Amino acid sequence: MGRGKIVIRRIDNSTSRQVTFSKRRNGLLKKAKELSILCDAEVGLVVFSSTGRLYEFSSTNMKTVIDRYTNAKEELLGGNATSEIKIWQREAASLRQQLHNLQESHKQLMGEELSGLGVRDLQGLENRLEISLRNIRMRKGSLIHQENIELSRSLNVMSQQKLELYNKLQACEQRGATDANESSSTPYSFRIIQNANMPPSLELSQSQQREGECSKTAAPELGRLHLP
Amino acid sequence: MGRGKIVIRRIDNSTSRQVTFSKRRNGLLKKAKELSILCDAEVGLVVFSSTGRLYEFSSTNMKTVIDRYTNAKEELLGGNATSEIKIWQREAASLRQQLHNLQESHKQLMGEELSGLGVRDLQGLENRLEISLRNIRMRKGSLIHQENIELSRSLNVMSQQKLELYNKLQACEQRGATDANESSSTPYSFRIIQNANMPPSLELSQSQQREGECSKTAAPELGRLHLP
DNA sequence: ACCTATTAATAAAG
DNA sequence: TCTTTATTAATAGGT
Repeated sequence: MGRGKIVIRRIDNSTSRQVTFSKRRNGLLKKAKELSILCDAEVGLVVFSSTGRLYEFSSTNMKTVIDRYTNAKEELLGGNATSEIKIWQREAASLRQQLHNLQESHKQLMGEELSGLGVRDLQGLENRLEISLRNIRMRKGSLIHQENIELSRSLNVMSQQKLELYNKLQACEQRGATDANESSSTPYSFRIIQNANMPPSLELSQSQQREGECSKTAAPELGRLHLP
Repeated sequence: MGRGKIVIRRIDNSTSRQVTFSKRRNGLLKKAKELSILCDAEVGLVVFSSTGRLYEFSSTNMKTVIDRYTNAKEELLGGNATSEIKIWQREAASLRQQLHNLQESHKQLMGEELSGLGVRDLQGLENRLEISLRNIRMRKGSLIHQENIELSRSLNVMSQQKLELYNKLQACEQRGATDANESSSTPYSFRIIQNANMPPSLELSQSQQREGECSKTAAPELGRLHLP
């Protein structure tokens, strides 16, 4: 079908081969397409040129065709890889399901999406949240208590250091001036030390185990103590 | 290239389609082979007939061709079996991570695993739970209210039916005995009707929008109303 | 399957 | 690479 007959063997002339490849490749792709349409067939065609370029046609999807091919030939092709993929797909599906369930439960705990729950369910939810709130308030209370203790310790140390500085200052002043005259703030530091030993915020330790209508007002006030 | 021109669309006549398939399939396979020989190309061709039969040609080896194809695609699309496994593994890992995060959050909402949270976190948690509790109690309240309304309607209907039965009984007794003696329970049903019109449980409708320290004791009592 | 008129593909050249 | 054109190859429709 050309100006002359040809024999089917490798074309030696590189240019000629390239040209023929281009023409026949297009013809082949076209005919593959026509076959799939005319006869309702599933066709997959892959062509690598001698230079390594890839050309392809598939009536549906190349992956589908290859899968069907490898399935049809229960040979030693991609069988184990396929099953491994399936294992991971199942794993992912399972995880997605768990995640979905937990998200639903989470929304309910957050008081959203309550439609669909009966009174009994709601009561259960309420009880769980109350227990949870109790725990959280206990934890918060003891945290604040702990912080108060540490703050008062620091305060104590500071007062001690201040007292020492004050004493040194006294000695220094006595050395500097022969005049033995007390000037300013002896009682100050003593008062601070007393406060640090038993700060008023420590009284929380008695009320920390309880929760109730008072905590909503009490907690933020105590909480402020740990911030500065 | 036949006795007449044809348009490329599915051949309706089944026999004709089958014949054409047979001819064109052979032609396609032949041309695929010629291309591979003439132009030194690597060709893979897979054809499934509409009846599911497989026909194939490959210049070297179909597995080789498919491997080369999937390798070539891997760099572009990542559709290779190996990389597909990796994609699923990543997907699973991501899901696992999300699940883990949500589980942690869930535990915190449930008041477990609170160590590691600061006072500020705890306060946020507490606030969210309080909002949640408020929603749940509102929802529960309106549910119970709804049920009470329906129950009282039923009660109302029942009382009506009972009253009618009682009246019929009266008429019957009067017909049966000439003696005009009232015997038993005239006031009974009247009392029940009064109760049914405005049952005491309907008083909940005023308190349903509020939540507070009273709901813990009030709710279960009202909740029991919907069970029988 | 085979036949053959007709169309489609394409080799060679520009 | 794209077009043209002469020629061969493929095949539609009938047997």
